[in-house]
Amino acid sequence: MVDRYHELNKKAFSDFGISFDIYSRTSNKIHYETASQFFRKLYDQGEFIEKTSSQYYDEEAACFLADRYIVGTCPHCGNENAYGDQCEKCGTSLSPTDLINPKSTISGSAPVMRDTLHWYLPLDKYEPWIRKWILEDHTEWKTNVYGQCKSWLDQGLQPRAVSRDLDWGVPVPVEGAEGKVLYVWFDAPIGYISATRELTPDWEKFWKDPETRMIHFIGKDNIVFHCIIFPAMLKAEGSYILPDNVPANEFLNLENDKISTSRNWAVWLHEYLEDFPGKQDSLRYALCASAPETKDNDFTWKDFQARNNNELVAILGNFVNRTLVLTANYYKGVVPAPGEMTDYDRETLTAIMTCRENTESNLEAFRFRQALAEAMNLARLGNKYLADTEPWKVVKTDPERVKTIMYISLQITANLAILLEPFLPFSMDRLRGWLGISSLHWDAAGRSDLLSPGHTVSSGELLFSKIEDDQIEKQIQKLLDTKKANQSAAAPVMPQKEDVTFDEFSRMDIRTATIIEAEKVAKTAKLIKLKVDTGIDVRTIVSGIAEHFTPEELPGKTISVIVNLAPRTIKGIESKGMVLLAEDESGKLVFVTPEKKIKNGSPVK
RNA sequence: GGCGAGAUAGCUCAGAUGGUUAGAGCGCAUGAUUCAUAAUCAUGAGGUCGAGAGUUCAAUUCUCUCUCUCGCUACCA
Repeated sequence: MVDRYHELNKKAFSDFGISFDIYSRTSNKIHYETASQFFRKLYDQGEFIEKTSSQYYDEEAACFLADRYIVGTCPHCGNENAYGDQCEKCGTSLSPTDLINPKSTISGSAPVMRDTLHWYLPLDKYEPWIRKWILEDHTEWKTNVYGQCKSWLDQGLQPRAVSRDLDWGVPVPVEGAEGKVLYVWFDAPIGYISATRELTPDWEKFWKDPETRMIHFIGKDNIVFHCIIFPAMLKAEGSYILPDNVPANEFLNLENDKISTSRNWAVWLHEYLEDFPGKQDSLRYALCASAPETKDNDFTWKDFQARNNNELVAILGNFVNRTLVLTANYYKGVVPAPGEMTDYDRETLTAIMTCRENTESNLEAFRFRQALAEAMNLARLGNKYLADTEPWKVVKTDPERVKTIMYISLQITANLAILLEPFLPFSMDRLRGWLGISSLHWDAAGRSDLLSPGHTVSSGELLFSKIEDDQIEKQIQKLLDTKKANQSAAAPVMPQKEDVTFDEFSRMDIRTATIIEAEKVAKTAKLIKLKVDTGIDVRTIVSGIAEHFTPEELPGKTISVIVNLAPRTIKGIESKGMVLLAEDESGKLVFVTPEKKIKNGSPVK
């Protein structure tokens, strides 16, 4: 599966002109080495807190057992089927070691006590310098990033375990750590280091040279890892530099819904290319122009169409076409020599450099939307220049003047090819080919002599083509179909659990009951405190249903309750029993209610 | 529930240490124009700057409360 998606993603990036110096993966050997070494160095330096806890281990299943997977005899009441965390008969909370004759619920065998050691990164210890580093030294970070970090720091950092008992992953490189692996958020960011090592023996200059400016481009869900945990690891290691900035984007939605590959609510790049062959730049443009830089944003096909038709075709493609057609008509494609410049000509040429500067400064500040808009302004400037100078009229009276006009228009065109190259690499590559300036790149931008008089340019093709309504409707329909399919699809029903005996089942005492009162538990989002008439008594039950029901609609409802579930204190309220509800895959809750009115306290069996 | 980010023209976004008519692009309307993929250029119409209260001579900009969206987090027996 990893292989399949690695190749799929790699190809998609490449097909869309997104090139990486290296596109690697953390399943490579070099990553195992890098992550191991990194851990080992921290270990040798004594950076970790080691905490051993004794946990039951199932030798037959060869795994550690969580408390709930252990049953045994309760030391208080003699119940033979108490769980590792609690006896359901007497309600005492237990630890697994309290149980007499413990058994694993996985294999049924008797578990043995085994010490399990884990390593913790003491983030609390690093908190002072992290606080200063972000809150004082990096006030320039984006507000969403800065605010999220501040929130974490103000809540106080806690040591975090960096290992797990699992049978896959990078093994913990310490004697006697068999069966232990590095936890994913520890090894994943190290993957960036591994990939750099894979790329070049000179990798340290990227990661350790104080002159290097390290930038992490991420989405907002990873802010904590890239701003706090990974930097803490790097600093603890000692030889690494820290990121200079972590410009996190927000989320992009698709037609008003969260993008989800599993729900097929997505635009698959390979399918896009089938439907819009050769139109990589149109999608790149639409995505960059409405990137979620400051808040979540929505990608819609209508917007995509408008961006393509009204901006790429009408403003950029059209200007380039006008210039090349005029040059072909008047000079057979040969760049004319400019004559005397007017003030307006000089202003226009100066504005080219201004466009470059504006584009650059916005790129430097991670404002890609604005950078793209600034580069596009040059095409607007070009259209205005032609409209103002009207070479198609002037050519009849003053052909010499037209040479200057076309010379300037051509310089604008050449500059467009360079300024827009990072955003629209496919189209600009074609344009540079037509102009014969394939060797010119960013450093040349802003100049007004990119095309020399006498140089020949070709034309005859269009840079962009319009996207018609029916193409867009087809894409929207595709998504509507997906939505319909998702709704009607036999939602994957949860697989059946392990068999239980009749005895086990009959220990559960389920009764019909009626809700008498309901009130929301303060300071919680989900909890409602219910007063329930079980027939046996009137008791309090706390239930996590506040997101589905209001307290007002509940009194009078007939429900089913497990009445002998061990009491549990939730938010300071003792909850005696559990209300039964059915839950579908979307999380919707429905009470399990007797079909007909029946006396409270009637057993369900 | 706590915390963070956001809420500004039909759409996507700027902006203001509080101060005369709140900006841009796209869309829309009108006019001009024809070299150009009916593209372009000009002009214009659109906003009680999420709601309410407060501070102030003055708030959309500061303070408080509230609503909604997104994220992190506690709770869900």
